[in-house]
Amino acid sequence: MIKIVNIRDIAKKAQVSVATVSHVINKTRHVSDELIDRVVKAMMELDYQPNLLAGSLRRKKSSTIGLIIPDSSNMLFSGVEKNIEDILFSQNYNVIVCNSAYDIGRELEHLNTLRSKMVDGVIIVPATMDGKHLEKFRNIGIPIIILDRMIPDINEDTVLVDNYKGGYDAAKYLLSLGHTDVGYIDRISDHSHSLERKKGFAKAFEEQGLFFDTNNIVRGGFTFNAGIEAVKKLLEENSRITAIFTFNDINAFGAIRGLADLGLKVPEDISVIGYDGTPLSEIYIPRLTTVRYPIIEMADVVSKLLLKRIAEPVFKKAIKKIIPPELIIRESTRSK
Amino acid sequence: MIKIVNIRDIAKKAQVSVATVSHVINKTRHVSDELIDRVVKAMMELDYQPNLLAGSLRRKKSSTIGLIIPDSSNMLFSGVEKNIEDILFSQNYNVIVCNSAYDIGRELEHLNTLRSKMVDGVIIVPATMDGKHLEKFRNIGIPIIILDRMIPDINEDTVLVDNYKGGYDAAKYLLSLGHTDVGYIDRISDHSHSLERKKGFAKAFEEQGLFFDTNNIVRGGFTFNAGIEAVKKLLEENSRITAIFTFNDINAFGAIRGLADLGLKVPEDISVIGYDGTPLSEIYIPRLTTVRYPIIEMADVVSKLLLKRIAEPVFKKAIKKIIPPELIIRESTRSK
DNA sequence: ATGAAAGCGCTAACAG
DNA sequence: CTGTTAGCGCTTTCAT
Repeated sequence: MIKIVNIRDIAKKAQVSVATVSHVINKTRHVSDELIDRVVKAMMELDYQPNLLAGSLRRKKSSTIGLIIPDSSNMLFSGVEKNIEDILFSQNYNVIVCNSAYDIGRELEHLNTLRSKMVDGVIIVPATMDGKHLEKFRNIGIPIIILDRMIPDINEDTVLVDNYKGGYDAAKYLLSLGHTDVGYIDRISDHSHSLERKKGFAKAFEEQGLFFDTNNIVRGGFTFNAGIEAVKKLLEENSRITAIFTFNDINAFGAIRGLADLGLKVPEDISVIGYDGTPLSEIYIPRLTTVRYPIIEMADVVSKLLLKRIAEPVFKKAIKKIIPPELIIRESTRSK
Repeated sequence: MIKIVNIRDIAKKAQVSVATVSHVINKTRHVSDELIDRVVKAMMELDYQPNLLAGSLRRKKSSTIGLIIPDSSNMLFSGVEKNIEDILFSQNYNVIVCNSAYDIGRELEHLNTLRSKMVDGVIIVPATMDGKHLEKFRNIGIPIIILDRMIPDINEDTVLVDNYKGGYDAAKYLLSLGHTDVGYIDRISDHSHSLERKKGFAKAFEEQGLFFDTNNIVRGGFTFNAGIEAVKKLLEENSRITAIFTFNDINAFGAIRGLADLGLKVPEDISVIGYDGTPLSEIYIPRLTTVRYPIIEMADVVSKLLLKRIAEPVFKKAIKKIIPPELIIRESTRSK
């Protein structure tokens, strides 16, 4: 094993005390120019790199935070991750990325490890709706911010996306185009995201004195194939449909494909709106009208909130932030 | 600040020595059942979580590794990242993810921080072709594996994708379909990836006694728009082209769009082959024939190699692994 | 303006 | 089978 150069070696070489070395490294008290020079020189010569682990242990602050997401290969999450890393890096933090794989057991394991590694805070997109362990985690003294999930019966810092608005905006836009018979592809099981969207969607109809017929809702997975299936079912049941709102972009692509199979063109025959605004949505033919998930804003808000919590750890009441998504109008929709 | 429960507290509560506590935690020497019980009970009651930072400092092993990639929101990298995290997690490692943003300065900063945080190893997709600092890093005693980049004049462990084969397979397939006039969209500046691919591509022509006309190469960016532009230039210069090989999938989508603008259909009028095999390639219409980048295999090989290096740190000579990509035939190609 | 020394929480060599 | 104790490399109080 290679000898690790430490602060003591520097002190000896520079003929000063270890305290002085530490202080010049951290600029934490005044040191005469002469000593600074000697120390810096010694550090250079020995290729010294401070041991942050030792420092963290002493200081009880690791300058690393944990990010737990269900799946870092999902574009939504990887986008958030990248931006979080960017912001935090600029504040001298590193991020340990953990995949829960939508499994609460793994989530818990990761939480424990992160605690053990003394992270200064964590950002989490929880795997499930269960949040007892998150509360417990914060009680331990480590700030934790929940991202993009409404965990019921819990009072923790949360950064949410306004999915109600997402649904509302989509419906309102479709209505403005004259579409009143619209199909709705929902996820298989309810979930705050889908519930909110649906509420907003129906609200827009209401405001026009119309009624959104829930018979026009079909449930499917998040996948391309689910979109294909869904569209067929939808049109079988109601042939008057002139527009379709989907749960995500991939789903929308599937819908478009399914429609093509039926001999229907988008947007000429039927309009389609996606959700998420992943990069592909602007590449697809037709370019997809979609509700953009505010990835960058989420990363920004959640990072800053966490930083704030780390700086002022007193937790009196939970902070909630809600970020609006944005309707992006492109080529897959047109007036009736 | 909340009092952190430590091994001493457990020892006191369980009426044993700290050594015993440490040993039951780490199962590192035999302890009588009775004492184990007492210790475990004490740990539960005090909600004890070992401080891994302290352990790491002592053991000189942090059980965390660093992953430096240019951009974790790029699907290729996020895919690799996810799989690396998965494998390493199963071996009790965490991964600190760092984005270099293709900037060598940032890369260096990250390397230094990782060193300071005593990571047990790093996996890096270097930002540039410069690798002096990587060599230096390993000399310090921390294993480092270079992923998906051929760094010249350097003798370090490397996991590469066989881009030569990628180009070769694509060309061979196109030729088998009868396409001899094929356009080639290349990246703007040369780079081992593009060079290898081109070589392999030309080789397949040679093997058939043909000659790949480099006048059919057009350079563009990685983007959708670049694909559009490129295709137009390509067909202006050589109207006999019946197939196009692109640098990546997005590029291919652009090409398809550009072709559509020109009134040409894929694959009826012209065949298009992409590269990367990102999920969108199987969703696009037409479903894209592409050379799949072996994301999962890369993660697997690189993780295991790193683990091996950590286990046996003696570095005698660099290990090189080459992983073949895979041609996936779908709908965007057809015989002439 | 500088230094000595205690101690962060843990591991492991040594001693029994 | 168990305990005592010396550090890992650093920060920071206390003293000068």
